[in-house]
Amino acid sequence: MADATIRDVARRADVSVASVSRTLNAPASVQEATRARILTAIAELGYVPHAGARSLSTRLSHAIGVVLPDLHGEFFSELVRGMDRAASAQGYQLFLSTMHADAALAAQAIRAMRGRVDGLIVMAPQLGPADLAVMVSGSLPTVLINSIDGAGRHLLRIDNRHGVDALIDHFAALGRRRIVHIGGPAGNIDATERADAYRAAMARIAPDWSPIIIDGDFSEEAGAAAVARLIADKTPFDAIFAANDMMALGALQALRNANLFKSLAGFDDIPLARYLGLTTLTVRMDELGERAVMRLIVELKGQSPPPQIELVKPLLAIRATSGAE
Amino acid sequence: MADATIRDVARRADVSVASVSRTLNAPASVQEATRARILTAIAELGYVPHAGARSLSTRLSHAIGVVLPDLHGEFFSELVRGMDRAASAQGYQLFLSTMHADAALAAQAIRAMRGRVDGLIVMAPQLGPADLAVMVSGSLPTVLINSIDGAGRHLLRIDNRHGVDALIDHFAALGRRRIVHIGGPAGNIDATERADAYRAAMARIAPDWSPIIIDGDFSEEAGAAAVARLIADKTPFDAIFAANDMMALGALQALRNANLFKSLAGFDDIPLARYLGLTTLTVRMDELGERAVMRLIVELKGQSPPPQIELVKPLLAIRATSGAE
DNA sequence: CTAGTTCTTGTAACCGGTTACGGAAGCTGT
DNA sequence: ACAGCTTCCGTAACCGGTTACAAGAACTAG
Repeated sequence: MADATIRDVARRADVSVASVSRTLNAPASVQEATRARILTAIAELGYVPHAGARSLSTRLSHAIGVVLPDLHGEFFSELVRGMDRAASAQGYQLFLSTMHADAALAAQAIRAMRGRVDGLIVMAPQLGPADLAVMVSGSLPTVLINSIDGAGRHLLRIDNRHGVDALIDHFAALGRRRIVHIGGPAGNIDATERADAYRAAMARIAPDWSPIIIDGDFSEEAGAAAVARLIADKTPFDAIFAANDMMALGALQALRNANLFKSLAGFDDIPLARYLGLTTLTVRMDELGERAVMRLIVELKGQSPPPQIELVKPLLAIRATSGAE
Repeated sequence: MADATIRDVARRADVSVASVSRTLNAPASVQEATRARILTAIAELGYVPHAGARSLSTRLSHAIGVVLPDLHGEFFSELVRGMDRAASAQGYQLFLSTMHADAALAAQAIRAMRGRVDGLIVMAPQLGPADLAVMVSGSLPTVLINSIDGAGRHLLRIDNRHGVDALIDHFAALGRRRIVHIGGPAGNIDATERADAYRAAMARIAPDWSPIIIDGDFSEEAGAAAVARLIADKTPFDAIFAANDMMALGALQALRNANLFKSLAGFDDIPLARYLGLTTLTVRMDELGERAVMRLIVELKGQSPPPQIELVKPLLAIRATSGAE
C-alpha cells in the first residue's frame, strides 16, 4: 500500500487538511476534541509527514549539505561526527556528498543540492579561487572549511602557522637547527601554509641555515622516499618535519631501517601517531566540523554576523620521536 | 535575489514551463531553435532546477538514506566511502543520519527521511527484532547491514563464523589449544556471533578443554582488563582471540607489560593492527557499503530479487602476534 | 482539396504539504 | 436585540517542478 497522505488523514478524521496540518505544527490552535480525532486517524493510518513536500512549501528543509573531498580514515569520521553532533542537536540532518577530484563534477553535486538543503558546508583544500567561486556561487548560505579565502563566505581553517611555530620552537629548544621539511601536494592549501610557516619559522630560529623542502604527496611512500633521498644525497640534518602524519610514519620506517635516529614530527595526530609515539600537531577535526555547523545554523537563523576567517589551533603533542633525552 | 524558477525561465524565453522542463529532461522532444532560446535563458538566469520540487513531482529523489550507529574511526569512513562510490556511480546521493543509542530517536530520524529518500540502508548491530521492526516498518525499500535477521529485508552481514573458524584453525595449526576469548558487548550481533563461533570451533579442535570467555565491551581498556584478570586468576592459556582489534591491542599492551608472549588475534583489521603486527580478520567495510548500495539500487529499479542474507567473508591476516616462529 | 499523420507546443492538473483569508458559531457588553 | 470579538475550522492558493492531454501547424497521401 502506498503511504498515507495528509488528505487521507483529513478524510478519515472528517476534517480539512488544514486542521491536520495545524494539529501537527501548532496543536494549540485546534480544539481538544478535533485534535484527538485527528491524532487517532494519524495513528491508525501510520501517517508520516512527507518531508519533501513540507520543505517545498515552507522553503525550509532542515538539512545541511556537506561536500567533502575524498578524506581518508580518522579525519572523515571525526569531521562528520562533529557535524552530526551539532546538527542533530539543532534538529538538522546532513546531506553528504563526497567530491571527486573533478571540480566540474563537484559543482554538479552542489547544484544537485539546491532545493533539498538550507545551507552548505564545503571543504575544498585543493580548489583554486575560480573553481571555488563557481561552486559556491548560488544563493545558499555556505561555510567553508580549509579552503582558500572564499568569496565573502565564512571560513574555518586550521591555524597552520601557529602549529608549525610551536613545533619548530619545540625542536629548537631541543637544539635542533637543521630541520628538513617534507611538503604536501602542490595546490593543497594546508600543504602550502605549512611549508610557508616552516620557511618563516626557520628564518627565525636558524637564519644562517638554508631550509630544505622535499616534495611529497601526503602518502607514506613519499615520506620514505624523502628519507631515502636525504640519505642518498648525504644531506646533513637534525630533524624532519613532515607536512602530515602519514609521510612522517613513512619517514620513521625509513629512518629506522637506516638505523638513523633523528627528531621527527608530523601533522594531524592520526591514531597511529599516538601508538607509534610520533610527535605531531593534534587537529580536532570534530571541533572543526561542529563549529562549521554551528556557524552555518546561526546564518540560517537569520542573524548574519559578518563572515570571517575562524582559526582552529592545533595542539603540539610531544612524543618519543621528538628525540629528547 | 531569489533563485530563478522554471517559470522565470519560461517567461524569459517566451515559452511554456512544459517546454523548459522538456529541454532539460528530453531535449530531443523540443525543436532546435526553441531549445537554444531556452538554454540561453537558463544560462542568463543561472537557473538550477529545484531538486525538492522535482522529486515531489516525480516521486523519485535519487537519494539514499543511510542510518549508522556512532561508528568510530576507519570503519565509518570506509563504509561511507564504499557507499558513496556505488551511489555516485549510479547517480544517487547519500542522506546521512547517525543513530544515537536511543531506538526511539532512531525511528524519529528514519521517519524524517520519508519523502526525501528513495530507499534506506540501516546498520543497527545492537537493535533487537522489535526495535528494528518499528524502525524499518515503512514502505521504503530497505537494506540492512550487520543487523539481526530483518523483517523480510535484504541483509548484509559479516561472515563471523567463517572468520572465526579460519582463525581458530590457524591457532590450532600452531599448536595452540587453550584459546581464551574476550567477548564484545552483550546484545551486539557481531559480538554474539563471534562468541558462538568461538565456542563451536573450540568444541571442534579442543573438545576436552572448556572454553573461557571474558566479557568486554570492544574498548582497549576491556582488553587490558581481561588480561589482567587472566593473570590474577593464574588461568593457564596459550592464546587470546579478542572479538575486535581494539580489545586485542589493549590485551597486547597488557601482555607485554607482564612480559608474557602468547598468541593473540583480533577482528576487523583496523590500520593500527597492521602497524603493530596484530593477527586479525580483515573486514572490507567499503565492500560492505558498496554492495549494500548496489543491492538497494537494484530494488529501486524495480527488479526485486527475493531478499536474502548476503555474507561478506573476512580474510585471515596472519601477522607477528600469531606467535609462530 | 480533404483526411490522416507526425511534430511541436501550451494548458492545466498533480505531487503533499502550509497558510492567508474568511465564514460560522459562541460570547460579551450595552 | 445587535454590534463587535474570539475561537475554531474550511477553502483555496501556493511552493517548483512533471506530464497527460489537446490543439495547431506542417506534411503526406489519395
